[in-house]
Amino acid sequence: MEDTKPISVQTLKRLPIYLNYLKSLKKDEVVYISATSIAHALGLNDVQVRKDLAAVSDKGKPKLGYVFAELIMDIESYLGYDNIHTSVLVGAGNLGRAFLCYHGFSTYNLEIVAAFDKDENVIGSNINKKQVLSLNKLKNLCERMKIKIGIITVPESEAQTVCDLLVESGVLAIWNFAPINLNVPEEVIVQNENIGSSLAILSQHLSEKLYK
Amino acid sequence: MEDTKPISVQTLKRLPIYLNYLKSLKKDEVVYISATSIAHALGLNDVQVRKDLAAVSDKGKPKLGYVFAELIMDIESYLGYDNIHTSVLVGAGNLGRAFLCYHGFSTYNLEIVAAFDKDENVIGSNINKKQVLSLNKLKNLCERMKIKIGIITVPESEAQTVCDLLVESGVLAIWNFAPINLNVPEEVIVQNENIGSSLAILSQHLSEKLYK
DNA sequence: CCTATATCGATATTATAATATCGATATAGG
DNA sequence: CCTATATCGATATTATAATATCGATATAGG
Repeated sequence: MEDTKPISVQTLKRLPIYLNYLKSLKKDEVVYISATSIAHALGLNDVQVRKDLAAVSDKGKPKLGYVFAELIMDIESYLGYDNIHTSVLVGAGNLGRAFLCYHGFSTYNLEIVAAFDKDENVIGSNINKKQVLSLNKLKNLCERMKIKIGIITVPESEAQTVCDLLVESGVLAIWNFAPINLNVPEEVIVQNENIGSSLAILSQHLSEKLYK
Repeated sequence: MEDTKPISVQTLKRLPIYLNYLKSLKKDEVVYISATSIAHALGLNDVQVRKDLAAVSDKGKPKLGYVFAELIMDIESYLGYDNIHTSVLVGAGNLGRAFLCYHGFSTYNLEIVAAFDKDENVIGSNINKKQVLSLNKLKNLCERMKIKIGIITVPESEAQTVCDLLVESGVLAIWNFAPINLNVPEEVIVQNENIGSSLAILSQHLSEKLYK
């Protein structure tokens, strides 16, 4: 299933959702699972699900669907859950703390190796058994451990500086929670998590419901 | 600017990003701002930005662009930042705590009125001056205060139960951070925040960079 | 063994979003 | 005052994603 055809971003976003749903089923009771039933459970179109699954597996059988355990493995393998992704987190404030304490990352085999901050008061402390280090140790650690993922949970005003530092340290993928557009070299990807965008959708819906 | 033509979800998501960028500029120095310059700053296509802005304002002038202060007001007004949105948060764990302590919500005029949890140890405590209440007080408070937005930061296993309770309490918009598909009546909107989807994009990019 | 049917995979169609093009216009600069 | 130009808004085109359709096939059930 190596990418003969490039996979769409939308499909990529849905794969973890399918995986999560599959894992929520009792594995003893299910042998075969069809795209149709997944679609029904998640409120999606069945052709959409089938097409998405075709990106990771070609083992679907007419009338039956996919072998449950096999499908899980194929999705996990496609998403790279086979190998651990190590990352660093910069900004040990409230949000950063929440991430350091969040157990759910293990599902995705994402490991936060260490946290960094510039506040002398938190440097040297541990949060959920993870060390908070001074920012000036970032580059050395990333290079030594070949860290490729950086999580930015600092305030907007510091985000670009932190971003530059991460890029300089060899990080290739940045997960950005600061509400700002980061400038990065072409080879680095930035995934922005924007609270405002989500709220806009919610609030638009609300005003439709309430004032119309 | 009332919605004569329906606005696309993608446009809606970008509006807060434009707004945030505009607010980051020094207002004394800018009188006019063009779609072209916004597009350039954010790495977007200028026609896209212009079309997005056309949804909230028709005051653009050829050669000049938009009056800076006016544009900000028009976006804010469109996004409903004029009136405060009150909400409740359910699940005072790590992520819930981070939200309760997050100051950024005020930008969007989102106010978390109170938090709810079922853990006796946190009920009655305060987090960032916000009370943590027992779940059985949820319905009464939501009805009394006409709360329409609910934020779910409980574990996956409890999310549907909490969701049902929120819906029963009159909530119309649910911001869901549990990695699960929530079943809701048609009139309720759910905005899912899925960590796995974002990670999938990052990790896909990484493997392209590293192994090809 | 035969038939009905659920589902697959492939292809065709439709819907949605992004981008390109172009005439109109407001002003800056000579 | 005149001309060049940046930008607007509208429309046309292209790209991307979602959905519909259809033949093939595996099995369940008679």
